[in-house]
Amino acid sequence: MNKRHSWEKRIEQLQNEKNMTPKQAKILQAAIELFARKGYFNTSTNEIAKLAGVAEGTIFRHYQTKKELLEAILAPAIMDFTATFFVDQFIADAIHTSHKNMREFLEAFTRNRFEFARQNTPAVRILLQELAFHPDMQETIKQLFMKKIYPRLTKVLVHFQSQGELKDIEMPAIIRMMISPILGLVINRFIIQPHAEHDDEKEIRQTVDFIMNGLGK
Amino acid sequence: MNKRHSWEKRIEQLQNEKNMTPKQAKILQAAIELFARKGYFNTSTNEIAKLAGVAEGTIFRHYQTKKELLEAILAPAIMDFTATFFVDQFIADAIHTSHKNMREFLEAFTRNRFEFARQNTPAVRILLQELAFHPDMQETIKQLFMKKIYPRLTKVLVHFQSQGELKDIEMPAIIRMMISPILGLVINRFIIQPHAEHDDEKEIRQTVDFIMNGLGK
Amino acid sequence: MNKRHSWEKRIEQLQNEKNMTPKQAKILQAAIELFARKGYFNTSTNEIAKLAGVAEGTIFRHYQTKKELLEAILAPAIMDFTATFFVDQFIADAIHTSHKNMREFLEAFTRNRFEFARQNTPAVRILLQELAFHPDMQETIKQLFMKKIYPRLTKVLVHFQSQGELKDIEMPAIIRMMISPILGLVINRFIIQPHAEHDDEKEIRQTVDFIMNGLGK
Amino acid sequence: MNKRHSWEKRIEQLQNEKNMTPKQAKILQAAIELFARKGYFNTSTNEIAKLAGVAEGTIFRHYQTKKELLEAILAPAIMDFTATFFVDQFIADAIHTSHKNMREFLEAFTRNRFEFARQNTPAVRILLQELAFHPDMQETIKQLFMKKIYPRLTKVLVHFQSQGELKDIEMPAIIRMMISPILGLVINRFIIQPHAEHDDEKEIRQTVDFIMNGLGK
DNA sequence: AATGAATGAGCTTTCATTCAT
DNA sequence: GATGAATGAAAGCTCATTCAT
Repeated sequence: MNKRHSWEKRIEQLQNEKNMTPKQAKILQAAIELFARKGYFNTSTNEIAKLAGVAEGTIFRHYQTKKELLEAILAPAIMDFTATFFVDQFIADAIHTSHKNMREFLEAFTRNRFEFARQNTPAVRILLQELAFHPDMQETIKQLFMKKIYPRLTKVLVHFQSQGELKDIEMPAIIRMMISPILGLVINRFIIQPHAEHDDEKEIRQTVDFIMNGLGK
Repeated sequence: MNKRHSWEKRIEQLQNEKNMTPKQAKILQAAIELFARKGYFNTSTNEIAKLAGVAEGTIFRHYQTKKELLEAILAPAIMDFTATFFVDQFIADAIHTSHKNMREFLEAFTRNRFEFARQNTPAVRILLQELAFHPDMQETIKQLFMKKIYPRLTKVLVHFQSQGELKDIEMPAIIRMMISPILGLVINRFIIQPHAEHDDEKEIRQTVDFIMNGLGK
Repeated sequence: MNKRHSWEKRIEQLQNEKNMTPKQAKILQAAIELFARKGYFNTSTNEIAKLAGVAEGTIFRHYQTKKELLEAILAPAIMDFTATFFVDQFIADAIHTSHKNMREFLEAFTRNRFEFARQNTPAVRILLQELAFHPDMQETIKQLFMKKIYPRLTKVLVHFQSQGELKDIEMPAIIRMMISPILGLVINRFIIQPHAEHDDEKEIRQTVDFIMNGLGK
Repeated sequence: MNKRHSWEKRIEQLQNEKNMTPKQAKILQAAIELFARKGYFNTSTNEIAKLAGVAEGTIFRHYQTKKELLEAILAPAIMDFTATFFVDQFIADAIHTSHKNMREFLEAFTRNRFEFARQNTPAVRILLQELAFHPDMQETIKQLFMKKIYPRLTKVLVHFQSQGELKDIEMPAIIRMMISPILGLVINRFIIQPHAEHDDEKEIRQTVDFIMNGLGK
């Protein structure tokens, strides 16, 4: 409980970026905690207000609706997640330099997503939980994936196929099989068993090995 | 839309087993459809009554609470899921006969889970969606997994390790890496893209190959 | 207070026509009283529920929204008002028989509107008060007037102009000058000074004389 | 839209009289516009602040309550309206000189009220709309009418009765029948159809003729 | 004088559940 | 068994008003 999670730093950053009032920060923090713990529909604005130590009306001064509060929590995480695919070194390098092979790329990718999940655990949890119930969010995510992530990933993976490092299977299948174990790793680590002992290094290596053996030539 | 899904047969079975009245069956069917489409919290008993063509009071004659209605939907699916691990041929055979190897077991397992998902799509969808919000259900599932499924699975997999067919990694990691791609396959097929074209045979084979290459020696 | 107003009978009729539950009738009655006394926006559904002796939720079982409750009160009055222009004797007679002159028509018209106001006092009051704030209602009334009432009235008045009984002024001006004193009479009688002593017969006669002298040739 | 209404000059006057700050003037202007358009209860102080371009708190620095803001809008109009009956030439003349007859008085009176409505359209609109809902304002207006306007008007009209220019009917009936068409003219001109084409001269003359014929001997 | 964040009472509306018929 | 009117607690949200800056 008192252990300081790395995502708590992340939330502080968030608060500083947009210069919020202390009360607004409290509201955001309370909402994140409650949404993550009990879900969006199961959390009342009254509860959020109480946990944040503000009047209920204060919530609605800063966020017009409860839904907007949810979006204020998820939007930055989603944007961060997407941004990675543009600026991060590992993508650019994979294509433009030749000294990186498939394994190095996969490891960088896995570590990167792993750290993202560590730093955004509550948002990731909320996103996973709520995605099913908010068709507008589904559409947003779908668009994001199809337009930003899928093409970039494909570009890299096709490159490795041409290098003979990756099996000649249809891209959707490759991506699904590559992502599944990474998601399995991350979700188990941060969502299902966040309090269990984990040898992160070892688990990451095992997962990368598994995918490499499964998909490599 | 009018295509008869295989899980509709499943519901009929359910009615016969417990000899329900037609009204009760209608209620169950309506609840399954709405819970799957909009989630438990987003579905009102009023809506269920309307879709089922019964009075709202009738629902509470058969199910004491709304939660009980949810459980009445999920319980059979969960029991069926578990039952498989006891009675199904593939488990017993895997252990007691020697003519089956790791690949055959894995393929049988994958096909079995795949067909289960096909026949219980709405229940699976509801279970995945709601699990996060109902701690009591989480506990039930956890117990079930730890006491019934995990030990049986371990027994089989240890056997294959002893046969030299399976890498010598810790069991939790093996199970996670084995299950992740199967879940990825099934969720993509029945939840995320249920209406897309799928070559099920091919995708199952690819997935089994992937796991075999990844985990086999 | 204990004097039985004729509009109270009117409300009972209303309740019997659509067969309401007793509670619904109570709600309607309470809403009419409060809307008439304090206005729509100034009356809370909580107040209505209390005066009607029902739970607040009961209101919303019968009327989806507060606005719908307002419409349920006004719609019958508006329809009655319009209906008069189709079925009432005075219109048909004025045109089709020759024994009625302008004065007789005007007197019939005035008495008819006077009695309507007497029997629908609360609804008329509410309509006058709220019309300004509900653009949708404004549009409804405007349409009603332009399509149903104005043409009929014009037909009759043109007839009297051709008979030389009515000044040759533009129709809109005639209608405005004819209606103004009738409205003045009715509003003063039932809205502004409902509790003052009134010699209705005399006031109606004076008003008719006034209009006849003002508009007649 | 951009045409400069005569009541806008009136508002400027208002500002100079009471030497307001520019902010206060903006608030008043915004409140007048919104109250006239949407009604008092339908307009929030937040909206007023936004339209006025001030902080919400600023409104309450100048006006203790929202109600006080309404009164600040209506009071000057009401006072102006009443003042007319004291200082205006047409009243004094009508009584003290003999060269003015009933028709001249009525025409002066009608034109005077017509111009008042033109110059105070928004305030008149607000007054008409809100009068029904504010018993205190009703009382004020009633007192004003009974003590200031009614006696003066009676004095003049009795004078014309004694001159044989006006029918011998009870004063309340005369006043009602005289005022109704003037109100009808004014309300139609400035409230109901402010954007329609109007031949003001003609309509005023028609109305005066109508009343003269109706009430004159 | 001016701000605008904060308040909390009160609003309309929803909904699982009860119960007389 | 079945009904559906009725309930009342709780939900999301609004808004006039206050107050520290």
